[in-house]
Amino acid sequence: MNLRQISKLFYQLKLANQEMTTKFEKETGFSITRYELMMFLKENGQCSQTILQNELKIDSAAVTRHLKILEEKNYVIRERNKNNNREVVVRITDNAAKELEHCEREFSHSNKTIISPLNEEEENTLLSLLTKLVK
Amino acid sequence: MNLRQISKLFYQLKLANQEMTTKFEKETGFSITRYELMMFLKENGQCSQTILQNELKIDSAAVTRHLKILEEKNYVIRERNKNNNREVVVRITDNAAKELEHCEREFSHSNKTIISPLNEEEENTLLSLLTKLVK
DNA sequence: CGTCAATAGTTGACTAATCAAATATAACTT
DNA sequence: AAGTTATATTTGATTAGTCAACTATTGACG
Repeated sequence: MNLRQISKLFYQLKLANQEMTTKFEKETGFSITRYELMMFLKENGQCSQTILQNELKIDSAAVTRHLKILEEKNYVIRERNKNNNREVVVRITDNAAKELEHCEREFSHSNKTIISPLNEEEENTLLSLLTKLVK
Repeated sequence: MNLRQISKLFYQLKLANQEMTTKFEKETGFSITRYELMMFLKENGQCSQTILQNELKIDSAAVTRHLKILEEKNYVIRERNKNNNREVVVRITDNAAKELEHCEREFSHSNKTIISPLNEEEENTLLSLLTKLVK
């Protein structure tokens, strides 16, 4: 592929990302990043911000800001680690866990073609190509 | 796919987009959006901002701001349309056209696996899946 | 045991997008 | 010809990310 074709591919990637991100937030009420963050806490229990940063592959500043918002909405609780006061230990609230479960149930009954027009096989192909791309 | 799987897919899309966008700018010196914008002008000649907005599928406010920056760098020229003073007619400068061509030549000699580890077939599959996704 | 380096998180400045409101011009309607 | 509506662009506020500079705490070592 020449540069022009690469730029079209990457631009399409940008458009797809924008659209899917918006759709996801409209559908669930959570931004994709905050959804991933909370699901990680729900599935793996409490952890430090550094672990979240590595897991989500975003800047530590972004983590701080997301957590500030989630804390204000009572979706997470943050406490300094007694054994290492530099560290903040983050955990999800029951309230948030319930809301996430509600979201998943809702979605399982909804028409899935609204959020993605791809079939499962295509979605899997897409995921593996995207994964290879960032590797 | 359940919501959790969808969120992982979309999050991977976000990560891929961030990484490719950054790589593209490092490689070429142009942001992907401004590159697309200038290439459109180069390939299609002058046009109004509304046309650019539809072509790039971004907000008109974003178009205005990109053009302001490109104008300051002497990459585009903007003039009000004499026959319809609401409209701004935008065209690319010779200088910009030359720089874009230089970029393309550079890229054609470079190691393409740096910017994308996918082979051509995978790139084409990816493009068609992304296109279907935003359709 | 005191300094110096490393780690963890926060804050500020910047970018690129969105939406909504404002402005300017043109076109339509009576 | 005046008033209203539609079109084109701009500006301001907000969001989510980056990087760089700062603060606080811990650990290491001479």
